[in-house]
Amino acid sequence: MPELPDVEVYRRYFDSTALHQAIQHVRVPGPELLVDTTPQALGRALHGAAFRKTERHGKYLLAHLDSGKCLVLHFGMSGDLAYCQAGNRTPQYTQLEIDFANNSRLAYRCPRKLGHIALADSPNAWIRSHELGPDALRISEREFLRLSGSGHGRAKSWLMDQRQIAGIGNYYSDEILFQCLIHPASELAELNKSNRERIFNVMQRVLHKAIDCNADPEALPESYLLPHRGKDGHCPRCGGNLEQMTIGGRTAWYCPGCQPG
DNA sequence: AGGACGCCCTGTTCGC
DNA sequence: TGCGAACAGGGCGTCC
Repeated sequence: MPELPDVEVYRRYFDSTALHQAIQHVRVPGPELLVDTTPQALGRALHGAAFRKTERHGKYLLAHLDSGKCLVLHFGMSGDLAYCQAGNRTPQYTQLEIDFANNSRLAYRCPRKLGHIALADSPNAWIRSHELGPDALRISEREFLRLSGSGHGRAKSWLMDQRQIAGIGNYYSDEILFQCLIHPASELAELNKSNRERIFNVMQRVLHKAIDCNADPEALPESYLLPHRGKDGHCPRCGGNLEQMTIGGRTAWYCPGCQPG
């Protein structure tokens, strides 16, 4: 589920559970998720250290160790975090388990194994090496207008391109374009400045609202698209049937009446 | 150069 | 009801 709002919720969860505790042991049941590191190297980097603070860039969670390095977590299409008190069983699909001195544990779960675990020298080093654009919640309106003004491709694809702006995925791109009344297949180059200003403002509002709702689409207001997204879904604005189409290899849902092409 | 596509993996849902 | 097929909120490499 992990788009920006989900990862922000995970980040806050990480902060409330896993900071400032001595790491006693690291287990890597899913070594195939490691990027440019090994279970041994990860163990060496984490053992005896503690997490000092976290940041999020787009869909990546970066946890600073007191050694200066960062643990990087990406959740693919299905990952999450679970903090387990001493005595509780480690949950299913755990790919990385970090044991703390008080016997509690942080489990990174990723059933579909499409996520990544890495070590980075710094957030900036990671962002650079992955060519990530600015975070969708920290980009200024001015910068957004500049980037989108020279972008190409279809509006949905552009919003989902992590090299342009980082954090928007398939679900929230649908929501943003729905609230902007812009068809997901619109060519970005054909959107004028006021369209793009609208996208910026709606993007901020939607992402903040989603975080407030714990990144649970069903908890979003009735007037949002996401609670209705899917087969047999109806537009909360006009009541018409929602339609789907494939854009950039992903399923876009939209209202043909409210988002004319 | 940029966009479309296949693929990675596995749990869940769909449709015959 | 039961089965295989298709699909799922991501990202990368390859191909045109």
